[in-house]
Amino acid sequence: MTDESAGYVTIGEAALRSGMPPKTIRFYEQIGLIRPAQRFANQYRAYSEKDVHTLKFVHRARNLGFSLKDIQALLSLYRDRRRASRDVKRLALKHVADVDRRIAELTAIRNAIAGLAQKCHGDDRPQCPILDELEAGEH
Amino acid sequence: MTDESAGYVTIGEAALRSGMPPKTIRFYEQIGLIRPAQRFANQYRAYSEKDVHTLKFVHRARNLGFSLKDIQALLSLYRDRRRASRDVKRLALKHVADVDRRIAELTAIRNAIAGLAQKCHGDDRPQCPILDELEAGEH
DNA sequence: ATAAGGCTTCTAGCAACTGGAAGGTCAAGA
DNA sequence: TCTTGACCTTCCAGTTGCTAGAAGCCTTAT
Repeated sequence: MTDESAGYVTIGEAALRSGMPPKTIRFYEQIGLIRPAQRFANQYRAYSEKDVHTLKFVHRARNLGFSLKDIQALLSLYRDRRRASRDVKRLALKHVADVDRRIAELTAIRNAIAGLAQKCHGDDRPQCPILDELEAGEH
Repeated sequence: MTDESAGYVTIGEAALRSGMPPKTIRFYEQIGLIRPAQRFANQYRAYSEKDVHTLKFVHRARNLGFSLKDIQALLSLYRDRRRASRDVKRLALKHVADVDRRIAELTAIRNAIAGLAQKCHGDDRPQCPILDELEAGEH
């Protein structure tokens, strides 16, 4: 694996440095989220510092819950020196709104179930307000 | 569609009454979540009042965010007259814990992005703290 | 020489549906 | 009577974001 194009690393190394498993990196390449990696003489994928940087970028964006579609948009903004920060901000705020909506949904669910669970004795007997509610549905 | 076995309805009617689309009902049957429906003479699926009741049960459980696997468990508890309410409650509380975890994750994400977005001017210029953060990753 | 480890490709599977194609069935209208 | 439209049937494919496994090549160490 000693190649004259020094500074390039294999997918395993790129995985370690970016925080994503090799399988995920190949997957991202396959679906066109990231560009096809260069190759060493033996056909192994070869990642430059810059490539690893991009992988980290993707990883962080994923950690922030952005969809792959959004990440594609973020990546092209990232690469575009003439971008308008307005576009990035719009994407981010849309994501915040999405997340807020999901949190609201989950919170409603959480309270509904917790409320029911509280009313349930949780003993040997079959009587159970949770099932009663699922059966009758008072909402 | 006049059948001697009165009281039975087609999948479309069952869908209307249960709140789930026909496709979803067929899907649930296919994966074994619900029992195969009876059939009319013409091979159309036939649902009794009780069947519709079960479909509603499933629908409500889904609305409360239970996974299909959990719903399978809930259904068998529902059908079991000798169940212990303890088992139902355990399932419900586990679900609450799951939802709480997801809410916490989403809240962290939400705050992170909202914080970044606030720092972003959102104008014509390319400079953008959101991209900077994704690039540099200070976490 | 061979074993271990990493790399390659390909396929298939997870959750939980949703959409579409190709065709059967039924009631009502021209 | 014929046809139209709205149902219903089955089966297959796509969605999102991976993850697991199989079969096989490359490299290094023993």
